[in-house]
Amino acid sequence: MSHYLNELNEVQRNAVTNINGPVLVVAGPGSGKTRVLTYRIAHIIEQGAAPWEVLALTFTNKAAREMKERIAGVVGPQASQVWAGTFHSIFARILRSEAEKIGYPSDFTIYDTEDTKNVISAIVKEMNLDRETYNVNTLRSRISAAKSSLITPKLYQDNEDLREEDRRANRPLTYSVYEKYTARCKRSGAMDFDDLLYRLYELLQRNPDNILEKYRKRFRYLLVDEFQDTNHLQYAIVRKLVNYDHSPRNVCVVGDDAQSIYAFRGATIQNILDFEQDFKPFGIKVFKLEQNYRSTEHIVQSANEVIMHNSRQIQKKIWSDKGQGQRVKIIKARTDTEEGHRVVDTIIEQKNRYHLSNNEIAVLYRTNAQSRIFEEYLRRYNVPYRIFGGQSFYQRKEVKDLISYLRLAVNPGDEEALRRVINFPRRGIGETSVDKISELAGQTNRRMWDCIPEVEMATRTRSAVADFVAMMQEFHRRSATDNAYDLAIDVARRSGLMDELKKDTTIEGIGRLDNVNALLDGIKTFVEDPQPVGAPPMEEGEQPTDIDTRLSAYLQNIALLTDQDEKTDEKDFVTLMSVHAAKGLEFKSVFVVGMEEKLFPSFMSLDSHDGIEEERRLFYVAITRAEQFLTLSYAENRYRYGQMRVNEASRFLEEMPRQHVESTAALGLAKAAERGSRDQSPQQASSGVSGAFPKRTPPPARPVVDPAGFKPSAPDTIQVGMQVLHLQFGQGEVIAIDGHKDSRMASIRFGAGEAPKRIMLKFAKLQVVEG
DNA sequence: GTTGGTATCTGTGGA
DNA sequence: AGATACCAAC
Repeated sequence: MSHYLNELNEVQRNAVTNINGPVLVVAGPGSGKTRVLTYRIAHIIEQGAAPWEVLALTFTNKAAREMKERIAGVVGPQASQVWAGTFHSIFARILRSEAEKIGYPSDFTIYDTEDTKNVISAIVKEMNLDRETYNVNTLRSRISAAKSSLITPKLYQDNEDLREEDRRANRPLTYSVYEKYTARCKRSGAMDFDDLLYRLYELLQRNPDNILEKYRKRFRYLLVDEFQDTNHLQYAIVRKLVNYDHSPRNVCVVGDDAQSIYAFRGATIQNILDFEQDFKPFGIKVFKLEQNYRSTEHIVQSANEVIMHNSRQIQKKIWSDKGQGQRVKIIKARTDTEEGHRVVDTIIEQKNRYHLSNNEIAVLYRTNAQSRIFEEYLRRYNVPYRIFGGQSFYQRKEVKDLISYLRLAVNPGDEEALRRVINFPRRGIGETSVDKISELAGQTNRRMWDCIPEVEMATRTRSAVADFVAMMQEFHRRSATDNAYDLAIDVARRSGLMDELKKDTTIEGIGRLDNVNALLDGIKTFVEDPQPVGAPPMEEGEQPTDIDTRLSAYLQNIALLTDQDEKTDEKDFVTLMSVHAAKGLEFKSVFVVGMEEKLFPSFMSLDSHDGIEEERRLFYVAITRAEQFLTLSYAENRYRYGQMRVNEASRFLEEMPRQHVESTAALGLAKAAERGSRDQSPQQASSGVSGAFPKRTPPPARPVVDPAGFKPSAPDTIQVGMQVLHLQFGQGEVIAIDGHKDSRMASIRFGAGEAPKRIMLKFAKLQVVEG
């Protein structure tokens, strides 16, 4: 395993071998950051540390998994003993074992965003507040921001600045919502995503039984990935763990201020600057990884120039020695559908000309809603694709309904689960009864579950409630002993969920039933193939987490999963995802679409300078995903809010340096279009009467080839004059063939009026049409 | 309590 | 445009 140091450049090697004392690594895109992190961990272990003394914190499960795999590649199976995971999952694991010390059950529930919003909505309703001024999303982000700044409800109430802000926004009772929200989560035995951080901090701060020392000793080496995305609270926890008297301060944070794209949820690059200051007295070493191993020069230099438009940043010069490569291509389309069409055309063209596989291509957009049109055309042209993001499997209603039953079985205090399932499927327990229970719970600050027997209700309802309670009690009892699958199956059947789903025989209904069955299959897999849950053992020799196949273990396992964590079946597909989701990934060819003002940059960002700069960093992230081909596209007219709107080209297009752009025509025209669009009143445009703005053009009328019946003919059988089928282009006539052997090219005309396409026979899949 | 229809709102990112 | 919230009628 000692050869790994040879795979590093000098700066990388220094970042890997300086394992003692504080280290800051500023890592540009494609600079081998993950390699540095994993080799550093390997090196720490090689130098004699035990794997379980290393704690590596990431932002996504995927990053953590990848890191573990790569560590395993260097140090072997002991890699699984390293504590590597997301902030949320590692902290959740610690909180599970220490929960009682801060007044939580160890089987606490984790509330997702939906649960959180429901709780807040219920509070707003109960307080008789106007739900427009007391907007759920605003309240949620305000509460989240408060927690991330370590502001308790009490501190919030006493904080004049915050209170003044709320008064000015006509929301003077925000502090009270926050207080009630916190109390409700607490009595439900539930933590939201912020609590997983906040409560851990609280635990370390209160330090019952001197657990702080325990964890400080345990984690002799701490590494943090994507440090630019940490918020104040996360850094506070990091400091708690490593910054104390006589600490070795073996802490390494890796980040790139230029790729900070989560300020909207409290991340601050101030943490990077603070880190440097805080650890300066302890001999901090700073390493800058500036060589980009991913992209060609046109791309890297474009990125450099674009980010220069931002004011604050750590000085660095990213460079590449991969050659100039291709210039950046810009596609200007008249409408969103045309954009979709032309992007997909370009994808197919690139596949043919450069022999790219689908895997090597990604379409990135600012908002998930933009994916539709690209889906349409990709499907039309038989290009396999996969969409990431959007609604996660675990958030689908039917899946969450069953999970809610399971959650309630494990933790009867879980109010959100209770509210969700008490009358679904319908069993005659209506809103009135639920409100009564909720009211009593609020007045006495007890769990709703415990209040149920004391609430008066009609006899009919009473018996329905009694049946429900009896059923759930049995499930609860069994949750302590049964394995997750046996119990889940019974819950699904006896709750009536399955029957309810089977009633719906529409296509969607069958889909929902399939989803629930898929969830049950997932639980079965969990039981049959028990993975050591979460983090590795705490002590040497401890068994890898007591193999626990009960429901509570399963729920812990899935609470922090997202769709991106689903294993893909390694198929060859074009990737469609948001720019945010693309962070950390790379593709040979990248399309950044919807490059329009108010879309990218998002309209939400336009009123603040910081907002624009974050969008620009997001754009920086987008273009630095590309290895060889980068294409930017925009549409002059786009359907938004159900109406055709005129859009200006994004300012970021203007910021693209001309010498790195393939043709400035699209840029020049962008300005003309801009002027033109001002002359054109939006009303005129959206009315569609003028005829200048075509209705949604239907997908192209090219013949679609059924992939199932498609059998490509051998390249050498193709001759001039033949009719051939192409999976994407449909049927066409071979009008010429030139070149020899492997470089034989065919000119094929696919549509009557169209220019012939030149296709390399060796790569293209063509089927000769018989007859 | 339930159902179905209408009105209204919303509309970034994600652990 | 689509999802959700709300309301009136059964």
